[in-house]
Amino acid sequence: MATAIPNEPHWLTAKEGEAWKRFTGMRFQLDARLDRELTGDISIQDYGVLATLSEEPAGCMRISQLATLLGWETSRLSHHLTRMTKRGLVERRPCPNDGRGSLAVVTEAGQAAIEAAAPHHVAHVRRYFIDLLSPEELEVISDVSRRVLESLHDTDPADAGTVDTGTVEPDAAPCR
Amino acid sequence: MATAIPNEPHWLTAKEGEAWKRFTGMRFQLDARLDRELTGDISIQDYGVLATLSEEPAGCMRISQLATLLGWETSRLSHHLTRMTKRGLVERRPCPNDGRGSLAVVTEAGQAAIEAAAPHHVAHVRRYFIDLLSPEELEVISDVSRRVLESLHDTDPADAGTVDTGTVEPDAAPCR
DNA sequence: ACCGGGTGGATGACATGTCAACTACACCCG
DNA sequence: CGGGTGTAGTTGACATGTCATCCACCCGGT
Repeated sequence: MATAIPNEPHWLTAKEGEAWKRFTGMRFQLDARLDRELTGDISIQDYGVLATLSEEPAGCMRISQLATLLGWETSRLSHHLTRMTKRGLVERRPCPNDGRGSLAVVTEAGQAAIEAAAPHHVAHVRRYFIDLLSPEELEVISDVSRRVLESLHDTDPADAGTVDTGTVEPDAAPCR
Repeated sequence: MATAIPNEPHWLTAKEGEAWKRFTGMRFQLDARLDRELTGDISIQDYGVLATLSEEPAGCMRISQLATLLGWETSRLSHHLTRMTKRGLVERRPCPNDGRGSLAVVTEAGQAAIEAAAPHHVAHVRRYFIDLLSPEELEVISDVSRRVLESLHDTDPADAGTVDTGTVEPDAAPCR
């Protein structure tokens, strides 16, 4: 929706098409590889959750904020937290300030898991991506990503203050 | 696995970490948007299948070749074809040369669906990605993608002749 | 021709993601 | 206070992806 039917579609040039195909293929294969080679018993999704939480000084975060940072729907996060809770990686805890919501907290096991996995994972990110790029290329990627994200945000159909990738307000409320 | 434990992990610099986060976020959000805004009753995965098949002169292709081109596991493709078959978008047909396998064929409905969806989809790819990049930036992305794919291919743990990313035979087709 | 390993593809069980309700609480306003 | 509206999070049904396994068939050696 939102797009008028192009009467005379502006097709991609051969170069553009090739770039787009490669780019999408690369994204997919790269993630698959990083996931497959993750150590311990955690997936790339677990990794994202644990990494984000454990970067927080208190080791915990409001569910909705976590969802925003990860770029996930809250439903997905909720399901995922349920699964991770069953495996003892995280816990839910009622939020002191707001009776509606909860905090997601890393457990000791979760902390141990991420600390064990992180060095390998970072090494893989380097090996399969970062280290293959010149600083200039990385700069281009970073820049382009920012621009694309902004554009997506600006044109969000169900617009709202979502996915603010820039600065995330602290909101105070340390816990634990 | 396969990676020696880095005794002194080579962490990402702030710049690298930021670039990586943005990049992964962008990939995810971009796909989500393109999927959500796809017209007709087809998903982005359906689109990939239909586009690949309909670029073929005969409108059909060996299942395994299709899987390779899409970068999917054959199992995934098989499940997906089953679902698409139920919706009348494709059909399976026994392979004349090789009694083991089958061909995936686009039906008329499938052809109609992709033709209806393509202009919109391409417009979205342009609007949310291609047109935000300078030709030089696109060149960098394309180049980097090729390099990353090659590296992934070269280091494939369960190595084999898969995912030949280098020259994805032109086979004509100005791309959609 | 027959055997035996390799390949193409399908399938079932299960993990994960999406979508649409639904509950519980917060907050505003009379 | 007391109701209407919005927000946070959960849940169940269902769509999709993964993994292990299986069967039918090709092919090469004897």
